[in-house]
Amino acid sequence: MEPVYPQPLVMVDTALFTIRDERLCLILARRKEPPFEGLLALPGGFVHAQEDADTEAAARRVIRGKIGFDAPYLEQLFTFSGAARDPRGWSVSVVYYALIPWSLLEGNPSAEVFPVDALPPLPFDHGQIVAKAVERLRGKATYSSLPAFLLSAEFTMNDLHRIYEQTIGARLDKASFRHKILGQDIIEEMPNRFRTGAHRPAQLYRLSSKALTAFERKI
Amino acid sequence: MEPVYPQPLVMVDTALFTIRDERLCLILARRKEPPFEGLLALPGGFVHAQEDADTEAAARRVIRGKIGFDAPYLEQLFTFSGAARDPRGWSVSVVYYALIPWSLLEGNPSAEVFPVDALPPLPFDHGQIVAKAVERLRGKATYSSLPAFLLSAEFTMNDLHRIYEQTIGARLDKASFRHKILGQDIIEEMPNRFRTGAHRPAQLYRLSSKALTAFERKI
DNA sequence: AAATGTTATTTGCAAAAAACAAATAAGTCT
DNA sequence: AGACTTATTTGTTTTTTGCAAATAACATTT
Repeated sequence: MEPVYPQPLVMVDTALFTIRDERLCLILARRKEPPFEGLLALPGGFVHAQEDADTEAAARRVIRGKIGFDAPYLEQLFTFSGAARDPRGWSVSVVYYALIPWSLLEGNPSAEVFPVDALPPLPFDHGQIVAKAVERLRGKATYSSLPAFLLSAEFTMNDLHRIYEQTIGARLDKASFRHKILGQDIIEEMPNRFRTGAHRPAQLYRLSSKALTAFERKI
Repeated sequence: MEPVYPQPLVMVDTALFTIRDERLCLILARRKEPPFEGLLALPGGFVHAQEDADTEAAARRVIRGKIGFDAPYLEQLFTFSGAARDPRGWSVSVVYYALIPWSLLEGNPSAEVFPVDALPPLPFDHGQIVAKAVERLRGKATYSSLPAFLLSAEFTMNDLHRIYEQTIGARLDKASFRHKILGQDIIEEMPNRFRTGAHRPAQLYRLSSKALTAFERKI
């Protein structure tokens, strides 16, 4: 029952977001093989029949290969396809995007981390892919706890506020933000834990179990 | 530079939504070949290297084959993959969903149109696919002009109101709905055009160019 | 022609949410 | 102790929403 048609190449690519120095960034990989050998591109690879249960497993494998561990948040973005997008021929690329706290990436060669508004020219259709990934991230940020996955497990209200502003790319009122977030039950106070610094200490929060389970189900 | 790995089967499936008798429905197709020959399933097929520029073109081809014309609204939903989802083996299915006004479908064998909450058992992983498609449609309905594509080009405010209620599956206040919709500039009055009936005539509207272009860009 | 029935559309008001501006709180540092 | 800085709360205004009722417009009946 095999199809009589030639089949396209099937690959996965990944858009790995992080926030470094208050700016939304992407992690790129230098290509080790042709085509476009030596250029920076989105980390990706073919789907392996043997190792990958599905494309999401393939994406996880690619991400582990790039950063050494699993991304706290991973979601399928879109599938790009066509005869022209890859010089090797007709191909289908299932693209995933992931959010990774910069704190987990310290020590990574920062040469491969670029602000999304200052990326080098990208090969294939990776420019379009990035545009779509940023659009999706911005869209979801406004009505979900998604941006919190760019922070480490403990964070202050101000950290969260800043992260939302950076991913959305707009100013948000402090008092309203606080009120809205607390009303959604997506974060919870860590009792008696504060971030202490030069001035008034800030309450530490963590994602609530509600937020965590909601996102395992990929709301 | 061909990959050394075996490649999965690549296909497209479609979730074709319409509203008939005030209920959100899906159009199914009776399978003409094994596996699951004779059962109702989502319309789909393999991607043809010769005919299809990309998976979206393949989806359009499948849809034309099923209903005879192009759907007013078509969007990629998600890509499902795995070794177990199709008995023919490892496969990747790029799924699209479409919105089709029932008025364009009159005469279609209604035996193949089922309310989404009363579908027959579906083969493959089509049950999951439907669940995801309904979820996406409902999600987008609340903040976009999407449901309007289930209506024909001219509609009254009440038509629109009813369609939103049916896709979202909840009651919406008449006055608030009207106010909100008009504030978004997604529809515009058709000057001096009314739907006349037994009682007070209703203003006819159409989608604004803003809404149309927004959705060509797949917001 | 006037009254009636029915659907369409507008209006008014109370409640809730959001935006804006400022005050208060809680530490460190001098 | 007082200045300084960041965190958090409070109050006020503006905007949106929810709900209920009034008004408008026509066809049909009286």
